[in-house]
Amino acid sequence: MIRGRADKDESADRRPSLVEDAYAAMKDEIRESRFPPGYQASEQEIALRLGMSRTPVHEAAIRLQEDGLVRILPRKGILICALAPEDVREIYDVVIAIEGRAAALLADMPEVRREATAAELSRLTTTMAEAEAAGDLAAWGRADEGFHRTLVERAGNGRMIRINQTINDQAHRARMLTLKLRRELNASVSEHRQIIEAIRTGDAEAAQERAHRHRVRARDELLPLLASFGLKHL
Amino acid sequence: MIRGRADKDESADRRPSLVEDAYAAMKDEIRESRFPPGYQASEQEIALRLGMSRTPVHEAAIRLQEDGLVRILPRKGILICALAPEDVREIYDVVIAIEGRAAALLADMPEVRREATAAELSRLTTTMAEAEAAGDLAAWGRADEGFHRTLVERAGNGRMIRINQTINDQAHRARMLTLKLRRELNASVSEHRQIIEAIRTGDAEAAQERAHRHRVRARDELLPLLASFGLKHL
DNA sequence: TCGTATCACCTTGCATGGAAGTTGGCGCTC
DNA sequence: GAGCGCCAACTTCCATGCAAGGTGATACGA
Repeated sequence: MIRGRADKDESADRRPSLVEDAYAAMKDEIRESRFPPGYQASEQEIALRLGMSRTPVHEAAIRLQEDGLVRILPRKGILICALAPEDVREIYDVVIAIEGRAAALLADMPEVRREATAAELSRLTTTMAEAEAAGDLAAWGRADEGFHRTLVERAGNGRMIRINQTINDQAHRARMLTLKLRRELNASVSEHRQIIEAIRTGDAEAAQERAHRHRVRARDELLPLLASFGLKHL
Repeated sequence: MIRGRADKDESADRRPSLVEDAYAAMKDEIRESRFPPGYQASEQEIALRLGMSRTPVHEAAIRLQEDGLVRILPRKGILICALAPEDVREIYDVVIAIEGRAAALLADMPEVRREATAAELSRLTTTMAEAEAAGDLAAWGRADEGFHRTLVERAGNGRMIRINQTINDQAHRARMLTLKLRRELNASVSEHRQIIEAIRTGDAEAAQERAHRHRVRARDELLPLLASFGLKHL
């Protein structure tokens, strides 16, 4: 019942600072498109909405700008960044680079670690297959997102994890939108299984190549779709 | 009567903002180890030193923390991050991922662009060879840095460029230190030329593989060197 | 009617003060 | 001497005030 955790270090007790609150709240509003792309808000207005003064909002905005989610227009306000198809292409290239390397790193790990990772990735991929069979798009999306996040996290490179998080935050809105547009999900499951197999057998080259190709295919499938819908920004 | 430095008359030049000034100044101090790793400073102290109030220093610190150069310890101060060998390994993996993908992107460009890029990279590599022959380590380092920066910048992916800059800022101190430790520079020139050749002929796979391998070799050469010097943090 | 200059307002940039958290030292107790 | 608690000093956090830059409306001149 009582958490049997000895509080060793700093991670346990975190008092939420207002800046942290503002950062999380604004990020969430952006992710859920409550602040739509292109919307321009004043710090005062956001501060009012969050029930705090301008200072923590301003500092949170700095962090969000660093994350590429907003732009601070000097003496004008906070602009929620929109994503052009070109941005989506850039994001995919970063993901291709990061996930490819992560897959290679995973395949180079000792066998016990590889097995554990492969098992976890397998579980997520199975969930995807089940969701696909059940026609549950949302569940499929969650599992797919989990697969790709796990792929990077298990590689154990903190900087890669951070980059991956940042880039995925940027892509989240696009992901939500495009999830509904795609009709062929089945390739993903089999491609995931091929990646897992390469990791399990410790074939770094194949793991990188397959992770790489998986994302290239997804990108090449997605970008024309965006173009055909004439989506200039999202 | 005389108020320190001119605060309005001097501004024939556009004054960006105090936050920008503080950010640049602090970043520079960190790069040049004027603020040594592990050093803990108070915002007040830095503000005094830069002749401004605490606010812009605080906001600059937020950005530097986002860049991974400092950590803000709540109610304690600003801690200059040190790099452990593990961090260097992480940084190399990110660079391997990014530069590998950049090389592949370059090789997939139309011929005119490939030629222009190859020419520019060739020029830098030639400078390296000359510096090496002349025993000019500093010039060699600058040209090598230019080669790798150009490799990423010509790929034209803004997000990759940003990631590359951030990661290179983190690695700058390590780079300065290790430049003097290495004695075999010659492999770099020939490896660079192989990368360039792959880009020129449009062989994306080879370009990625060679960029990849070039950095892996450099890493495997460097890490034992750091370990043998017992460098725990730098 | 159209172009321009002016002005009132809205925005952030930055300084500063009070509040609250953290730390290290000093004296007290045992 | 060793351990403990308290306090003073130092730190950031956050609110707020003032000033300056930018913008759009409006009035005026051609």
